[in-house]
Amino acid sequence: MILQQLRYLREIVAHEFNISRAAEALCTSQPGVSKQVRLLEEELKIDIFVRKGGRIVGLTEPGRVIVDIANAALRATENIGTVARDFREEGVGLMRVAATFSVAKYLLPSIFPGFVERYPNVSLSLLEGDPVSACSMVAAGDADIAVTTRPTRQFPELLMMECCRLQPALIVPRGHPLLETKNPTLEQISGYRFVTFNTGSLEQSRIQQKFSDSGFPIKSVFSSPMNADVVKSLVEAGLGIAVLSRNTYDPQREPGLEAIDLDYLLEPRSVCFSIRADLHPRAYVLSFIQSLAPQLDRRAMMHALEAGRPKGPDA
Amino acid sequence: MILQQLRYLREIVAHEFNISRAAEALCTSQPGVSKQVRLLEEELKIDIFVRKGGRIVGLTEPGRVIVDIANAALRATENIGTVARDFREEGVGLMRVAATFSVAKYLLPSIFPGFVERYPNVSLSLLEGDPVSACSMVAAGDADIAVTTRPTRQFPELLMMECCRLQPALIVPRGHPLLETKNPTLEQISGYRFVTFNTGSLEQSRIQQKFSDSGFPIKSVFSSPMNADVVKSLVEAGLGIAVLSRNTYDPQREPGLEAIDLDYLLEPRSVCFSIRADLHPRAYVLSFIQSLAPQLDRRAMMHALEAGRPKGPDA
DNA sequence: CTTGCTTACGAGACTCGTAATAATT
DNA sequence: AATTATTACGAGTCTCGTAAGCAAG
Repeated sequence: MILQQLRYLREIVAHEFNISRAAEALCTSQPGVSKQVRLLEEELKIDIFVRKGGRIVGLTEPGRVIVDIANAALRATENIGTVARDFREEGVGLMRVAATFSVAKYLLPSIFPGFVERYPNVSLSLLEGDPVSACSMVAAGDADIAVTTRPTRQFPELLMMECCRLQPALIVPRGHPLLETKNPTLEQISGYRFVTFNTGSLEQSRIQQKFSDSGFPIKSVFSSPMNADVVKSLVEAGLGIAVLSRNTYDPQREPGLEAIDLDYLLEPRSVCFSIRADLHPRAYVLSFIQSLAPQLDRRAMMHALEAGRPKGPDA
Repeated sequence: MILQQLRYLREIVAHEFNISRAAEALCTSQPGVSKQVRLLEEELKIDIFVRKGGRIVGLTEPGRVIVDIANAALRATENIGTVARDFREEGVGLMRVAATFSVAKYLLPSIFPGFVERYPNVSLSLLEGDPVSACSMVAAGDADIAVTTRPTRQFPELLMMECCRLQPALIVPRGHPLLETKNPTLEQISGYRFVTFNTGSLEQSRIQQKFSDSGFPIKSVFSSPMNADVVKSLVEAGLGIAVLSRNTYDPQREPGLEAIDLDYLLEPRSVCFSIRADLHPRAYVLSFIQSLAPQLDRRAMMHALEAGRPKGPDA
């Protein structure tokens, strides 16, 4: 078995079982590809492709498994090249960070300066999106790391770890009646209209659940995707109150608002980073993660990476 | 880059950086190995090995990473061969099950008959050990699957999933005073001497913790590794009482004992299976897992397998 | 008759093994 | 002096590309 054969497999599958096109994409000849595939099938003594009248029309059941593993193997070998280049050109490259608006505005600005100082030759690219789409970008290879609150969806191809927790707070207009109550209850809070924002964040979506479960469902005026700053403006305009993270409120800059800590009522919200489990992260990405989550043991993280690497997704 | 070069890397590392021995193990010549290594280093434009006066004495930092990935890639390619053979010879082979005594005695006997009926040509081998050593066997390749309570140690190279939960019960000698109390408290229970057994099981070791935490540490007479049946004998002999799983008690066969359910006091104990995350399990192992944990969604399991890391009940 | 996979065959590259060389313990 | 890695070189293999064959829509 040679790597070339596995590459051929991958390309044939990627080109809808058309060997001619796969060969073209590989800059080689049809017969060469055809022959290598046959050789591999012969070596394994099992059919990988379903042939119908001289044409390849699909994968056999073992073929599907074999292609999956072949892809994992190829990714691994390509990782070797990536790692080598990473060491050769340490500190040179591009880091594409996908983040939610809140993370981008309230968390990353304190991280980036140190990073660009340490890695002046790494280009930074910041992409915005809700947790699910940010993670999708990483999964699709359009971003190198996502920093988001927990997404509502699972991404089995990503390694996700918590980097910090944000305390929940109730954002209300200045002079709001709730400010006079110390530690207001769910019931008291639910008496006011809410500005909610549905962002694909797991904890955020659980908050409404929590109110409902306790018998005091909240009344909301908005629930379309939007970001924390818009919500604050709406709160300031008197449309309702909102549950946000404590760190999004700055009393200096937002004189029209006040915050009530809700850590006694609601769970803190996790901020997580996500990277592809099957790709070796570049050194500067690891360094970035260290800045994001200094408490994270580097060895523990590497261990998690090791565990996540051997196999790949493509289910 | 060719697979052969990666094999050479692996073997050189496995033979303490002695190319001659590696070549011998690979049934080829020293110069061939040396040359391929050089070629690879040249292609990657990075040194993998540290050379000191013409001798290889160790791995460079990138070398360590590269060897790790190379091993993953090799395992993947070898997996392809395994999978192919698995499909060719479906239902023929060997399944080595590592289990704890309790699992082997009280859980597996109800599973195996159906298995041997379905796979009459699969040889079964049952290995006994505490959770940690059973999992170690799987990690080392000496067993194909472990079925145990949760081990106290983590095994990052294993995929572990829960297959069932066992209700805890207090085993006491017939006529024991606690039998007259309905739902005895930790305090009441802790008044009696215990026969404990230290088995490398996570939940088991947490039980004592729970008593201590609540201010009623238990007094125990034994704590050396032993199995549930020995414990029951000791209980019957009047040496103390014990916390075991409900399913290990059979009123028919053990007239000298009685059981008190403790599910209102203690967490159920998880029974988990563990398999190597980096090896494709054979079809009959998957089938065995299905029998063990019928409630487990096969697709979810395959997905976890693809991801290569545990998807435990962390949510 | 076009599209697409397979077989045939020859050129060229490359791996591998033997032998010789160099360098360190 | 002995052990071990590297260099040199030649034989054999194997991949790959061109060309022809063949089957199906």
